[in-house]
Amino acid sequence: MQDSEISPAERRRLRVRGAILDAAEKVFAEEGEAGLSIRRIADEIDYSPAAIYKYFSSKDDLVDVLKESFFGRLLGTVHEIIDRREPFSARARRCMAGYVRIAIEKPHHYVAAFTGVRADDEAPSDAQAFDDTNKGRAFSVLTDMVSEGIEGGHFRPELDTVNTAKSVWASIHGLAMMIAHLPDFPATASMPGGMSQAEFIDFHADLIVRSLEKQSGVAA
Amino acid sequence: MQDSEISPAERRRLRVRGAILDAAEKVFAEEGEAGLSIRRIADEIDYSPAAIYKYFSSKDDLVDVLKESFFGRLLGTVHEIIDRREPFSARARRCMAGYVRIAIEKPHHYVAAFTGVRADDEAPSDAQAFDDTNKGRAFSVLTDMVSEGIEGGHFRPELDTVNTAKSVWASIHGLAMMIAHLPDFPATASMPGGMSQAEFIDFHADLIVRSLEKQSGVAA
Amino acid sequence: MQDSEISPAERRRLRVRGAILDAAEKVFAEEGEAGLSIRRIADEIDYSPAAIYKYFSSKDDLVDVLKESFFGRLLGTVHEIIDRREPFSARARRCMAGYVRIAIEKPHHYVAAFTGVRADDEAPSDAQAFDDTNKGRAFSVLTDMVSEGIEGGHFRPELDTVNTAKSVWASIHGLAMMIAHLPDFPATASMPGGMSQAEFIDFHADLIVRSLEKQSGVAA
Amino acid sequence: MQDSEISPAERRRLRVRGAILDAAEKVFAEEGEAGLSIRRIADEIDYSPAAIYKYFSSKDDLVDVLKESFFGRLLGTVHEIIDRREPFSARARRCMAGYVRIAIEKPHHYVAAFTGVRADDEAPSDAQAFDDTNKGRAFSVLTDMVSEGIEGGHFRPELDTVNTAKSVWASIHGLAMMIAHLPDFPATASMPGGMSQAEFIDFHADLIVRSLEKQSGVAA
DNA sequence: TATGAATGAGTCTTCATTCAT
DNA sequence: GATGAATGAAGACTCATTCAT
Repeated sequence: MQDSEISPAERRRLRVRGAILDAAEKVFAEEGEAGLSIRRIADEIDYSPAAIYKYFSSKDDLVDVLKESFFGRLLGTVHEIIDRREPFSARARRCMAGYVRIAIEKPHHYVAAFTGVRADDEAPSDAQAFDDTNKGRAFSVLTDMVSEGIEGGHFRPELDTVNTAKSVWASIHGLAMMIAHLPDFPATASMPGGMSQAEFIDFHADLIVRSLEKQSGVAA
Repeated sequence: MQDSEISPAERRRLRVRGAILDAAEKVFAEEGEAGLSIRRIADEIDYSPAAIYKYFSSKDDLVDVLKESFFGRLLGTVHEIIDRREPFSARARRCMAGYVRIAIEKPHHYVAAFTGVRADDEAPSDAQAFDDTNKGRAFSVLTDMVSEGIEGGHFRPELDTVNTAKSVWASIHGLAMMIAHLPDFPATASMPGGMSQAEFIDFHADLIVRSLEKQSGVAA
Repeated sequence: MQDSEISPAERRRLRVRGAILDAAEKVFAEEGEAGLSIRRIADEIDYSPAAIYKYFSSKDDLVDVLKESFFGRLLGTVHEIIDRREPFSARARRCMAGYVRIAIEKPHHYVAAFTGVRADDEAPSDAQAFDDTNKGRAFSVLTDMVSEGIEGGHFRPELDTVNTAKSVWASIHGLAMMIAHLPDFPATASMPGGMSQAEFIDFHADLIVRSLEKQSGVAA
Repeated sequence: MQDSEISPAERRRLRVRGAILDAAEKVFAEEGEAGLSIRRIADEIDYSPAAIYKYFSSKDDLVDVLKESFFGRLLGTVHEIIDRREPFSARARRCMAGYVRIAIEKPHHYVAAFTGVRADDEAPSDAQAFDDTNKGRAFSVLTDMVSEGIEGGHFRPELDTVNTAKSVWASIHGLAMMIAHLPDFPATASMPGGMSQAEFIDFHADLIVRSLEKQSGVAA
């Protein structure tokens, strides 16, 4: 474990790279896909657009890295929750809440990561390929959770794993989109008593899990 | 009162207009928001870009029409279902199924209609203004349904109307996005036993409604 | 002199042609060079743009005819005045007033006739060619008048004919331009006592002639 | 305080900027308002159209600068003359000559500055607003001169200040137009004895002033 | 005869990208 | 390593013009 494998020059390089990515993320978050231009990113860190090309081979490259890092965060967050091995019901809710939180904290980023910005990916054609994808990995977390829920008797036994996972995913995805594109949707302030962001997150996480649970009559 | 009130010329015009809209929809579906350009649309129907302007005064105009027609279809479908005044539980499921069907039949159109494409709308600032919007009208159907469900004792009484409606909306929205952007998601064929489109729709509609219902232990 | 040489069909054709020219003139007068488009002209007479091409081979053709007709009017007006053979002083002033009137009544047209709109003319290179030009003919009227004035002892003998004529022309030309492009220049209403259009015309005609006349101490 | 405060880079930038402006002026001169396009300007200096936008934010911006610089030159020249406070008669002639010289040296520029090119300005509605305009300032010089001439007994007392100034302006304007658009007008060489440019200028300046002066029988 | 349909060239403008310095 | 200069491709849009009907 030699730290000196990373030369100071390399360190600097990585620092700048990170700064560029942060700037890109900020711009993207603030202005959405349409506003994500090399110039805007460069302005954000007081660099010239040309400089960015020392760190990324193209805009597409930069965006790919951005997505990759986003998925890293998403998967990291979610796995950390899962690994705590709490009782299933709480774990499932916390896991959903993890997804939801990330989705609504960086809605543009979330949407971008799963969606276009680049018409990349070229849709991996077989299931195996999909599983090795970031999207696939993020999806696996959901299918695993659904499987476990069904097998453990928490979720309704007649549920189809894959489609159920899709539904869960769709709910989260939809929240992100909604928030990303409809800032004041029907204004939050209109809620009775108001709702903190944490409450908002838990509320939606709970709804998602509930749609899968056996009808116990005792819930929540 | 003859149908021939519409001259052949007019008919042709409408046909071309329709073709342009279809092309626009297709382009949007294939290439996303970023790829929706007049030139691409024109190429799609082997026209010159200039020709488009004989049918639409601007790109914005075209997009508006696209959205408007979509909302017409959506609201028409949904209201027709609601107006049948079936028992609540069935009605709620059928209504959800209506939304879901439209969402997955024309997922890109659905996403486009609710999303950017144009940074128009400028988010109507007050609630009243929002209600007079197409988005608002589509949302109202959901809030009304949630209200009725709660008041009728079908849905959990502690639910907050607006946020619950948001959640419902998000689920539908997310399905559309998922299908729109992840064509081969985990391929449908991989589902155990397979599932027809109708089953798929009902499955998701059911999940949505279930997340709101009282835990009766009797349902479905 | 057979009237029947002009068939009814031909007559109609000429009538429409005239209507198009009138429309073009109106459009040009109202909107200037920038606004003179085939579509605008066609709209003015409720025709389709395509129809115009039955009467004129191109926009340039139309504009040429427009200029031609303008020069016809200008030269007609001016010659009519000249031919009355009044005493020189009055005749010179009336002649100038004729130019000025036409210049300020249709300033855009005037400017267009002498100027661009089309980068045509290709500047006839020798003097003879110029004289056979409409511009040349209009200019000749001025040189003739200056010559006569000098020879008759009305204008200062040291004046150079051609350059003097240029100056006269420039004054008229400038008035047209000023009016064409500076609608409310320094607002007319600011004049002491106001000034009718006729007075305005005479005022300027008088100034022009005065600049050429011998200093008699008796003038006007 | 060194001249080298302007870096070589900056110098180059200014040089290119100047080249663009010169090109624009040339294009305008050769092809008139209608032909003044970014592409043409770029072609003139063998640049790509996009390059122009590194130096000017828009075509309007470029044109504004063109006008502004022209007015700077015009007003500078004229004020310098006026401030010398020579006896009125000489001063008036020299001032007119100043106008005329600028008008005929860069006739297209002159015409452009006072004319459309851009339908901007929106004709400032009241007199005060007009006075704060470049056009207004240039016009004020003339009204002031006319006023002084009348009050000082040099010009005919019955003259209306504003309209007289208009006439003067028109004469100058017309000269510029004439030269700008009729290159070979009646070729200068055809003048008896010929006339240098300086003589040409003085000749016209003299004509202008004479049209305003009292008929003294002594003048010139 | 008149027109609706369609187009190609051209308008201004933006943006990712390269390259010499 | 960073940048200013420059560009080519593309974007929305306009307009004179042709052609089949």
